Amino acid sequence: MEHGVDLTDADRAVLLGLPRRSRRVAAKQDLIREGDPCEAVHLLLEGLACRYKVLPNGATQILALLIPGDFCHLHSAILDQADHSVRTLTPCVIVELPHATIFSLLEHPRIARGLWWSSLVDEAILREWLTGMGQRDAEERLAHLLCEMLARMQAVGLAVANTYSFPVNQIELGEILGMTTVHANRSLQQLRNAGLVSYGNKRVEILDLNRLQELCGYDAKYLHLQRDR
Amino acid sequence: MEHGVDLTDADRAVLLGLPRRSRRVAAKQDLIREGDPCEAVHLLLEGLACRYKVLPNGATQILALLIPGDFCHLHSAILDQADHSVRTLTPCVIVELPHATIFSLLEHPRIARGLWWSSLVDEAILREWLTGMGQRDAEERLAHLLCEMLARMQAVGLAVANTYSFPVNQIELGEILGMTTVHANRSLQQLRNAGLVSYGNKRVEILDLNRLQELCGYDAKYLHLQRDR
DNA sequence: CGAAGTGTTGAAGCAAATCAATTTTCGTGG
DNA sequence: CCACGAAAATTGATTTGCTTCAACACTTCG
Repeated sequence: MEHGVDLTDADRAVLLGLPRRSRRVAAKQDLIREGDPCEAVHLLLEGLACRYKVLPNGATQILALLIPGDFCHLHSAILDQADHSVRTLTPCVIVELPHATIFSLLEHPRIARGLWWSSLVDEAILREWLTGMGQRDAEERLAHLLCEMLARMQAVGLAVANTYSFPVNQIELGEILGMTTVHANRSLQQLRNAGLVSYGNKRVEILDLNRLQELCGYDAKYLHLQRDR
Repeated sequence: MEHGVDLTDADRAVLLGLPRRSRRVAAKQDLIREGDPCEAVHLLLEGLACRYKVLPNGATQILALLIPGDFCHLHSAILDQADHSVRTLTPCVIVELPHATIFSLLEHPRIARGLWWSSLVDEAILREWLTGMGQRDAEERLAHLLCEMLARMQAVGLAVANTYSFPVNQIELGEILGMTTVHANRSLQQLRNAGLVSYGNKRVEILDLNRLQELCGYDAKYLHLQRDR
């Protein structure tokens, strides 16, 4: 949150003082299912999760990747029912915050601003994904995703030297990128053969960030991680 | 906003009492350009506008259609610079609200909730578009768009008997749906030939809503227009 | 050690892109 | 009111990026 707004020590104290009943969840478990009535807000502390939708024909689209520090379902404070599902991709640790807690946080102007910022950044990422899905080809989309995840992992201190943990199998990779597993595999090989990335053992290493960014026209501004004011 | 939250007469009075300097803007004009520093929030009163991004290679993706009652750039109150552009598709009437006005509205809990609701619905629509772009074919995407616009136009009283104004040319239609103009044209003809829609003179008429919805697996829940609590 | 999940490869088919031409519609001025 | 030019819509022929289907190899783990 501090990437988006300036918090005071008092604000930090409020956040750190929240009652925290953290919970472990196994991999591949739904945290929220589309259509569920909205109950608590979840905050991801450890692990990797995703938002997704399943169409009547069974086709699955992953809509967002959630990394530590992300809210899983801030929407639930306002909307009546979930319009998409959320599931863990790896074992995760999450905190559940009752709606009353969220509304009490809104009393603190800078924290309220931070929550709003977080929701707007989610939206900005969604716009970037939509742009890619409409206008970028398979290789560019994959390259863009790997650049984005590097930036986001760096922002929360989970990337070292252009390397980060990315425990996503190729089925899921296809569901993220809107393509088949087979084609995700082939796109990955293109990037590997070009010497741009190495991806094995659930870890991504970006070997040539400049060329990778150039390949997909990456510009990190949409992540709004620099605070200019 | 009243589709999402219950406002009191006092809330309505606050909103109606805002200083309103409305402004006319011609068609095909940028209201906000990507990279602009964020200044005021715009509210669309009349006409049709869109959010869009342009990639380095010139490819354009339209990210959202804005109809009367929509905010053009609520983000600007929090984010430092615009990560996408907004332009009018037809002549429009807009109101500019200074950030100070927005922040003063946040003092009113139900209005604050309404602004938040509005932003979350934008996000929900974005998720639905992303799902379609990844998983639906051209004909289904077009059908889904026409269903969505019918529901949204009805919600603001701008649709009569399954007919609404939709002054979008086929170049723009392609930019919305992430396909070429030629293919947008052919997809439209499929729907016309199936007797599902009529689309001419900048107006859409849904001839068989049930079959059209069935074709694309449409489910309006994501628009969150029913208030259940 | 075997079974299930995951990753990789090949061949064939198809939806959508591309390229290019033609027709229709529409706004504008004579 | 018609003539004209530009914009928009439509059509056809060809190419291509991605899907589909199927087989096979590798890894992981109970």
